[in-house]
Amino acid sequence: MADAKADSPPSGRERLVETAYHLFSQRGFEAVSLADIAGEVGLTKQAIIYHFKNKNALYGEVLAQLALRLTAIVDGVRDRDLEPDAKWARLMREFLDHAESRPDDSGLIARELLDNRERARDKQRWYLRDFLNDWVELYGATQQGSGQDLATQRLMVYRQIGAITYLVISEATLGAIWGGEAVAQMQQVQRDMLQGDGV
Amino acid sequence: MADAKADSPPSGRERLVETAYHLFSQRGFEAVSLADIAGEVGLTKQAIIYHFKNKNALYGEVLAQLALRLTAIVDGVRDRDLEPDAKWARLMREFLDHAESRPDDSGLIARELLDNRERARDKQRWYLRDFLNDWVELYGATQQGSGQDLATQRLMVYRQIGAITYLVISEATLGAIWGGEAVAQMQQVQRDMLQGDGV
DNA sequence: CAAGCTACTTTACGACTGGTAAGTTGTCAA
DNA sequence: TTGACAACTTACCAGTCGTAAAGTAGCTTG
Repeated sequence: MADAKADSPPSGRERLVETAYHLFSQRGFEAVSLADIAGEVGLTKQAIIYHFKNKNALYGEVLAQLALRLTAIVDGVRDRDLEPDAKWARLMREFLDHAESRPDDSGLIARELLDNRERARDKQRWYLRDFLNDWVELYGATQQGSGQDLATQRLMVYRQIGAITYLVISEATLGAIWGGEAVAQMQQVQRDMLQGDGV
Repeated sequence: MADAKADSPPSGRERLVETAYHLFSQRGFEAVSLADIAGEVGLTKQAIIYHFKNKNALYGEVLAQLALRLTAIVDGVRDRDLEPDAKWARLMREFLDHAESRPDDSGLIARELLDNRERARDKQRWYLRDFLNDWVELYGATQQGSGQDLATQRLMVYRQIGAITYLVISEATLGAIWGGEAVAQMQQVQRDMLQGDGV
């Protein structure tokens, strides 16, 4: 979206980040080796060490790009000239679109919530805090949200995010249980629901 | 809850499963070594290989016990003599109680959804299918659910489960962002909401 | 008191891990 | 033509991984 250089063929570095992003989201940080990532790109693991200091730094790069995408969602909606209620509906809709078109983002977020290790956590929390606070602010301006206290607003917002994200990370399993078409129908119902009013 | 033998001091085997359960939930399958588990119990990793065939088998045991607990929730509610709406409210309430009192269960489920590897998946999916279908059936009997088609029912049920589970696995991160007291307030609001009507 | 069982431990193994150090290759500028 | 730099690779290392085999202490049974 906001790339400096035009779309020249991606450099080795870019391809490493891209592949790492996908593998980390699919299998988790610990389950992916440097050799896995490099091998998929067609390089050796030393190429990773050359471009990034170590495995953690590569992961940090992946998270940083994720943060940019999340921030872009809220920014793209907040600056619009819309009624509060329409703005909120728009935000949910944009988030749903993003979650469905980039399921690896949802996986990465969920894993980040689950893994309680130290790593680059403090840094990542800053963007997450802003992201969530923006959501709450937008919700608090709606007709429904304006009458509620802060804890309720936060809960409503987070339950919305949680329900959407959880459905995305469950897609494979639900597909195996109820069939892919049934899951697609659920997603369609959710889109319609969020288009209209939604909880 | 449904243990055969009385509560004699837990055997080495039981303690291994217990510790493995907690560590797998906290860090994930790949991030936990046999030495980690055995060390916490005060045994060597060979003790695990003695009691279980390998690491996967130990994990399977952990998942099997999780399945028992989840099944117990639905069974405990379904067989009650209650109105459909009260039954559904009761189910959500029981699930919420369980998710909050056993957060490691939520972590384990979320990780299981995320990890797309083979392992004992097929076996685990059978119980999950029954578990979800029971939920949908109970919801479909309510006033709100009876007028909806299957896809909508499934979505409503799964969004409910997702919102609750997602909040539990986010507790640590949200606590770091908004403070532990704020998170406790959100949980309280959610309890009140599910006590009454809920989405 | 010997046999047999359970519940382990000790020792050992090859495969693999992330990471360091040093060498190689291609491109470009002076 | 040389020098410098970027983008790698090959070689290597110490440590950890899951797994296997063999040994052992303690209890129970005949």
